[in-house]
Amino acid sequence: MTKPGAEHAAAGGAPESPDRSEHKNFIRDIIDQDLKTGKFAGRVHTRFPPEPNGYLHIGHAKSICLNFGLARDYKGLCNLRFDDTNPAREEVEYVESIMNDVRWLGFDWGDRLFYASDYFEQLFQFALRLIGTGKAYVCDLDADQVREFRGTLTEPGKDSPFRGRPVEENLDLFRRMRNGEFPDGSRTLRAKIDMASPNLNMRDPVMYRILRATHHRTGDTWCIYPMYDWAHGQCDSIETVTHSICTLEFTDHRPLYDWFLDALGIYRSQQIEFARLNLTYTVMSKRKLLQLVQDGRVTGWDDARMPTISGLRRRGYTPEAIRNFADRIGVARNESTSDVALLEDCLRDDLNKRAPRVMAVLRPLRLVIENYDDAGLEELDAVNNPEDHSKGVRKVPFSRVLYIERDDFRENPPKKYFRLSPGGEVRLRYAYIIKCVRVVKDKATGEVIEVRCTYDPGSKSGMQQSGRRVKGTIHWVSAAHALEAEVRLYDRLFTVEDPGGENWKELVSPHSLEVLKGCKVEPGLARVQAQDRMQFERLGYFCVDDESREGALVFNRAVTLRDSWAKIERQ
RNA sequence: UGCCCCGUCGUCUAAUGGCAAGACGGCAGACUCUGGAUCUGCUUAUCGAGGUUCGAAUCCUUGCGGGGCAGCCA
Repeated sequence: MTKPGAEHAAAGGAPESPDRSEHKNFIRDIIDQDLKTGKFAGRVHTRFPPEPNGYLHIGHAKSICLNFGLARDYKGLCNLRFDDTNPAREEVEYVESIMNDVRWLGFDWGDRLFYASDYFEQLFQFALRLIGTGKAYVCDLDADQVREFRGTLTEPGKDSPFRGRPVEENLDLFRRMRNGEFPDGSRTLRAKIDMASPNLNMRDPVMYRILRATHHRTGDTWCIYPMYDWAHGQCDSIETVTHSICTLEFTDHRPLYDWFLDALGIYRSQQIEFARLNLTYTVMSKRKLLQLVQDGRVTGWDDARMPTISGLRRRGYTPEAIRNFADRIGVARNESTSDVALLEDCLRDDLNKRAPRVMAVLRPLRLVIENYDDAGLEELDAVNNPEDHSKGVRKVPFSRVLYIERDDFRENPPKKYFRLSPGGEVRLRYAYIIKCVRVVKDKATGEVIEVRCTYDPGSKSGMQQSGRRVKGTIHWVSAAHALEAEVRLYDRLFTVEDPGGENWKELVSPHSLEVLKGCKVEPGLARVQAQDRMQFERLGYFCVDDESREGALVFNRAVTLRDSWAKIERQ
């Protein structure tokens, strides 16, 4: 291996330009139609509008791929806009992680980075306009009273006693709200719509609340903050977004957004709702993810078991795999739960083509080849990637004492077991056929601690040995040359497909992480870098963890290989 | 029991009034110096009832089922 590390970075480099989507969906149909009718003069302009109050997860990735993908495929634009209207929950840490994740996924917002807070003054002026036309009023009801007056799902609400306030008084009060003359929560600005509307969003929704909190961008400039429902449509309008794509729960809010836009008489984007992503064996709500972090059930937002972008990245997922997944699950208005097996398949599909192969023994069992020269040493050729021969071959050292996988030896082999057992033969990958002649056991426990074998010198890989074939091939590492490593085996975070419900925390899988120490890996791995991905032959795809150091290697298992033996054995 | 949204293989998505298709999963086999990859085959679906139509997964009515909405959250 000429340049260790460099070669293994093959599957971890800078994101390639995202491919065009092959699939159509109802949103593309709408856009095609709009293009045909000239609704937006041929423009396609989308936006991804996260609130910086948590880390992005795979569900956001679906939205990112959708919005940026549309812009890419229709030669349009996609903005990144932070919906930062609630300073009580938002932090710059989240802003930074979000930008990092979007970039890592392979998307570029160019010079179109925006914040709802960029428009606070404009929004204030818009509000003044609505007050001026009698379409908004200052309300002195407190939060509890507002709730009482709102009515219920089946009963209409009642008008606020402040609903009839004269325009001049509203203007004055609203300016004084901004000036900080009233305490938090004492007053709100409300839209004057219809307290009897069957759509609760239309029952005089709050536009502004008084809230003294330091905003991550505007500091203490403001003590009133716009509600999302008031801000969002106008932000889209200001940015001349054509197709404002959001999740299903905002369907009922669309009439409100349209009401604001009409009342203001400004440009109107077309809102289109789609079903958010759900995934089996995990949770997706930010609230629950935050709890997992706070309860210490995971090590952080970027724990490799988390469905966050940063977690998936740490786990070893590639941007390409995630983008492909987003493409393959499609987009619809159907509430659905995608199978995590599809996500895993996307990763295997990507890494199979790109990840270098390497030999690593996770649970070492000592194997001695009795008829191999004590001082013997060979450098054997091993293929770096059978799917891509341009990646060449490397040398791996072979000697008398090796480690093999404990799983690859059975003293009493079950039927259809193709690996090593007493008296049986097996091929050592890229080396010789060996035969097990006896085992050495721990006298106290009876556990097999060493396997003694003989090898067939004429069976070396590459030689044309007449008709010599054995059923199994196993991987190995030369004991004297092996590097020690820690390997973290990850499994699904939850034990059940749908960990919804009240007791979801008890469903966290105790097997979601297994840490293995004293693993043996081939010497070429000495100088791998964090994020390098590779296949450990016959085991799975692994990724160098951020905590890995030269001399203290740490690998994460991203996903296992398909294992048809495991299926047989389960039966 | 108000308003809104949604019901197609086990799962996800197509079929845009004209042969219900693909992917994942599952099962079986071929091949294999990774029980990997690859290849082949099989498996299984239009929620029900009416209506419109030569023809309905698609349009209409209705029933049933699932989901969302009563934050000064987004």
